[in-house]
Amino acid sequence: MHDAPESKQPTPSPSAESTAGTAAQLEKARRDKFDRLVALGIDPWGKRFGDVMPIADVRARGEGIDKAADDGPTVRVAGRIMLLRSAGSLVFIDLHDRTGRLQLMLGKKQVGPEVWKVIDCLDLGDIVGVDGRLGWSKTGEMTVFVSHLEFLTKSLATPPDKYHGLVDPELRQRMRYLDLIHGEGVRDRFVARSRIVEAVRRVLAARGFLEVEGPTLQETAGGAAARPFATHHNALDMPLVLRIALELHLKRLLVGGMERVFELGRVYRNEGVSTRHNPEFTMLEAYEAYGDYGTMMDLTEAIIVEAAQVAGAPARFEWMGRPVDLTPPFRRAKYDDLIREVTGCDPTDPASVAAAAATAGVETAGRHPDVIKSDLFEATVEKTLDGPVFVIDYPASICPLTKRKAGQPNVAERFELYVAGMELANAYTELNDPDLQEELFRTQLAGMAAEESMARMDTDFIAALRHGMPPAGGLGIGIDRLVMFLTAAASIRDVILFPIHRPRA
RNA sequence: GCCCCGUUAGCUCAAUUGGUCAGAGCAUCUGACUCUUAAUCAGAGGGUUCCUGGUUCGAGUCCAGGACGGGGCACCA
Repeated sequence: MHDAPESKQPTPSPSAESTAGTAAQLEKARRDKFDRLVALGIDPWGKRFGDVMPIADVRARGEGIDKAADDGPTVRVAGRIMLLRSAGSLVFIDLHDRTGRLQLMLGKKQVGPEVWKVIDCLDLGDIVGVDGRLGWSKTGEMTVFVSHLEFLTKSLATPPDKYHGLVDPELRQRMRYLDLIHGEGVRDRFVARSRIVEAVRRVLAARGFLEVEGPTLQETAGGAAARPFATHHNALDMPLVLRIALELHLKRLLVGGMERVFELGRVYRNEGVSTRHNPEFTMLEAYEAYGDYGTMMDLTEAIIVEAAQVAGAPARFEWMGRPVDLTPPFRRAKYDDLIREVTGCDPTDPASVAAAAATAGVETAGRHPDVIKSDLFEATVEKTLDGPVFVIDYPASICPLTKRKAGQPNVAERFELYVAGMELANAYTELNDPDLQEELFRTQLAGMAAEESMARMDTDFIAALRHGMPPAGGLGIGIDRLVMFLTAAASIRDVILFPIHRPRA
């Protein structure tokens, strides 16, 4: 075969519906190449292409090859065409796979006229596989000198700017697949998320915890103070809500003798969207019989240290402009002590707390003293916590699922872990007294709306407690926030692959 | 829910006090090139300036309303 037909390619006439530029016209150029591939007897959607080597492995081999050598090993790689430079009858391609980037060189003489016709049909974004000799170009770039090319998939849509990629945050989130291809560090961050989740499971499994799955459709959304999403089951004709926490069903399993359980799953809260909140997010909850909030602190440290390691986060770094030191043990500070330090009031004296709250602009009229104290804490102390720091021993009345400290009925054995002013984990010694639990479910704190309280009656849960739940420690970690923290992400939308959006206009 | 900001070609961005300002780069098309590196060089085409209305001789630009997004606040133990 010679190349004569190429010179007979008709020049598009200017009179034909305007030649190029709009999205439709850009796609037409690609569809024309698609048709040419079909005419050459090639399937533009490709097929199985076996024995592909990851580019990272190929690069490692290439490092050992002499720059002047022309007898390097034959390798096979596949991936997406990210850059394409044509110098007449010599074409350079930057090929990307999940492990890295590698340059290909294709010469007209070297590949022969059959393959050359295919190369003429390549666009940015196409997916190809090649065989070739691994070596170095004259300018010192590691290169596969292609001897055979297998066309694997045509890209019909125009990719984003090859240098800037996708910048518009709306497009980046709605078209996450493009963001993953073109965004700086985007894929790395989601790989880190997977590694972190693996690490969490590994730490728990090593300690004998069983992973279980509770119901996401529930009659009563308990275990947290949040508004649920409501739905309906048609066949049973019953209202249902999506879970807002994992807690109450995992504790039923403690009653059932599953002494160490955890669940890593999605929960749903019908509330505002922000850089730290998405309506659906991933929660870890773990429960350990015969433990307490102290054992949960050890477990929390173990999980976070392991997760930081696999995420490649150093022990000391800065997040959101604040210093963080992950060297265990993490600092422990009592709730009341922090309030005293930061506000100067006497945390044991409701009048003193109320005065400090008023100064901080916190609403006090007609509200329970512990609710005022809690709001004061959030308004003043929270933002000062660089962390990581375990804030321990909370006011009992705002902790309806928590065991009270022995001899101190007003103090709950609870901690929250703060980093850079953000709550990362929450744990307590679990309340296992069914009578007290029932009473707390019935008690509504003054100044707290029913939907804001986590004290929501669950009679089936009370019935379970009556059969005896062993003393236990329980832990909850917001996985999305943990990933944000360990990958230095400023927004929760950066660590959720497909965050919520309004429908496009 | 409230406040501030943004939206211009497929992508990334310009456009002076309202006046040939509908512009560039990438991408696309045509041509040249067997060692390029965001390849380069020469040429060509590509627009509902988010939508609706208003002010004006004249609106990408000013005003009102709306859509979507970003940030902040509220909400979220």
